[in-house]
Amino acid sequence: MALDHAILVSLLEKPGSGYELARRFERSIGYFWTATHQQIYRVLGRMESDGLLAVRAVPQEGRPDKKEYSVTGSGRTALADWLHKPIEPESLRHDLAVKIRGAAFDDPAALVREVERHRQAHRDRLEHYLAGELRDFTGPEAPAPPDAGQELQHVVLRGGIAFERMTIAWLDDVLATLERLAATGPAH
Amino acid sequence: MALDHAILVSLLEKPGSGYELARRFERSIGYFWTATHQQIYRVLGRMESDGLLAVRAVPQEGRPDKKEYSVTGSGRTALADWLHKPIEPESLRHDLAVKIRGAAFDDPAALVREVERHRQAHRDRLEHYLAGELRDFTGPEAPAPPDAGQELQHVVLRGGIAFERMTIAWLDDVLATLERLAATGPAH
DNA sequence: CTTGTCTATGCAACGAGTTGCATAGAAGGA
DNA sequence: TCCTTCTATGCAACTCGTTGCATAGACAAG
Repeated sequence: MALDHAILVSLLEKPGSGYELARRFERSIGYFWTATHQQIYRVLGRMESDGLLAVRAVPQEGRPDKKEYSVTGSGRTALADWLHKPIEPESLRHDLAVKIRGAAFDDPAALVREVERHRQAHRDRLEHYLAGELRDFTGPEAPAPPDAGQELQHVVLRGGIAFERMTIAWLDDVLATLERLAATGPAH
Repeated sequence: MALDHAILVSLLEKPGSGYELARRFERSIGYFWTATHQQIYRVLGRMESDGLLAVRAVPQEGRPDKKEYSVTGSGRTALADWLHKPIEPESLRHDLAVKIRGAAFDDPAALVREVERHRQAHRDRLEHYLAGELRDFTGPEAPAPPDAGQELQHVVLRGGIAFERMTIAWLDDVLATLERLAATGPAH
């Protein structure tokens, strides 16, 4: 049910349409949460009928009208309730780790290219995060002094950066292990 | 659909019942994948009727019979197919990060205890992983020389250890940020 | 002039995952 | 003696999340 809360936070930071939310979920919010537009539209509809959100039709030139959502008082209350309720620390869920263990029953060397592909994807994401950090927080264009909201956004972004760096280092470890296995004794 | 494949890998490492699988998913496999027993029983039933698994009733003393599942030839093929098919690199999905950003619209100081609780949970998990590493891979009781399967299990465990260390360091960063915010200017 | 992409919204169907409940014998502690 | 915990399996109902498809106007490239 955390998609509801992620949407509340995002709309408090800035009201917007379902489409805009979907784009944000590909960017900043997507650092730590993902959602497709279908999911977002469905949840927006439900939250609006529950009175947590208010809609306003915004006509636009040269493109379809958009429905701009914003958080109501009772939406704010719902978010505060959730913030004060403890949640379970979560563990990772990593398909690639399943593949790595599964490689013992197949050819470990065949996994090298897949791992390299993932490593590249994480490198790209790290670059993207670092560019965002420079633009919004540490570069010359960044607002100074930052307010509480920006400080908190920045520490979350630092978490994403740390995650990507850790993952890249681990994938290097995986690659070294796979190469060692290929050198000492081919599988089967 | 990766639960299917996680089950195949686990049953190839060692055949077992649904109950035993559920316990493994709380331990070693749970380093990177979680599943409840209900989910596991349902998937086991489906995979068996699809011919990917074979069942054998094992009578036991003093406790109910168990159904021991093992992987069939076509189960092995299904796993190999998946191993050779590229998968999408996945991103994290972190409720706590949503809470941290949400704290800008509430009281950041109120989040300190929750973050400390998560930090402790990750510390505990790290201890647990390190104990497992010593027991199975780096301690005097560990098998030497290790085979490919053990090498691969170890590198996955090292990934879990790196993840927990990174998370603990990040939560320290979060706590320092929250304390800084509380000191300089109370929220609202 | 057609094809593709972008904005903008949505339905329908399915699969994945969670929660609550139920059964049942054995063992151990209060 | 009762209560809880452990082994062992499973159903039913629900929510969450994904995939495929559909609409529709604007704009740009070929």
